[in-house]
Amino acid sequence: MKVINPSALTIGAFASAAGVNVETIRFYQRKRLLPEPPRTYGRIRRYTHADVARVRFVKSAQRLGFSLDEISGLLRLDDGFHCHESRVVAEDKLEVVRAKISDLRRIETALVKLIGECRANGGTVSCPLISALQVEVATVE
Amino acid sequence: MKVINPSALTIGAFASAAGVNVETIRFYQRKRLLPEPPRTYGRIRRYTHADVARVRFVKSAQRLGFSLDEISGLLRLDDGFHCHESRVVAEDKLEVVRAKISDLRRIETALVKLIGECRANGGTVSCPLISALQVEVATVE
DNA sequence: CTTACTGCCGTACCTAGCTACGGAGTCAAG
DNA sequence: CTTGACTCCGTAGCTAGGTACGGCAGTAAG
Repeated sequence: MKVINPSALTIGAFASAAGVNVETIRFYQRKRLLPEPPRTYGRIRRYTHADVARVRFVKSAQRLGFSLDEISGLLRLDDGFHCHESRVVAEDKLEVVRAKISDLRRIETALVKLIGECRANGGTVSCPLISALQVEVATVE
Repeated sequence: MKVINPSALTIGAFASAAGVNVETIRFYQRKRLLPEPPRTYGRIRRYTHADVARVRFVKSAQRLGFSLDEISGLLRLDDGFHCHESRVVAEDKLEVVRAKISDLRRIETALVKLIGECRANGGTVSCPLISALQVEVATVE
């Protein structure tokens, strides 16, 4: 009578599977990034592996520069809402994602160039990282 | 006798050219992300367009999920230090940058798919965003 | 010279995103 | 049926990254 869900995890096991602190889980619940999970009769929360994936997603998206608010928007897409509004959000996010990719690619190119030059001559080399992202500044002047 | 540098900017003009608050400039100076600029005899700071590019770079890199500490490492690469240590840092950052690109590409693909499905059928669709970043979780189980 | 901006500096304050604390309840092992 | 690890919850505290304040000093225009 104690089994709420097969492969259910307590908050401690869940947090360590997801690679975060227990308090972070409770925090995400308050922020509605994670749903309140079902509980045993003793009021103990039980989590599933889908929850683990969700938290890992949050952490990855943070590393990519998204705020928790933005991530909550992305999660709502994953949860599958009504189509029209989802599409608007998705198109918006797609643009942001593509802009990030293109900035990162320019940084990548600059780094590769620096490493190559370093390999070639052992002196002092500079890496035009800043100018790699200079495109939009062309509007000025 | 007042000209320290051609095209010199006061902190106010500089901040608005770079799209940030004046206080942010002073903050970046304290954090050594920006060098202390030369001053007029009245102790007023004067900035150049290179400084504007530098601040814009900081802001872009933040959007890509780098912390100010990491950005300071990237800026040191741009400044051109001794070769060997730079190369180590650059190789390290290159890996991080490539990992970000590949995560973003997976998100991009998932978003494109969602938008396509939405266009096709007007009902409720879900977007496998979370599973798009699921690769490393395969180690568990 | 005066008036009106700016700039200077130190310090205090703010938001986002956690992280820790403490006292009480739960539960599996022995 | 107790012990020890874990969970519950509310609330307080912490770090990163700014943002605001306020009193004093330069400076440009009239």
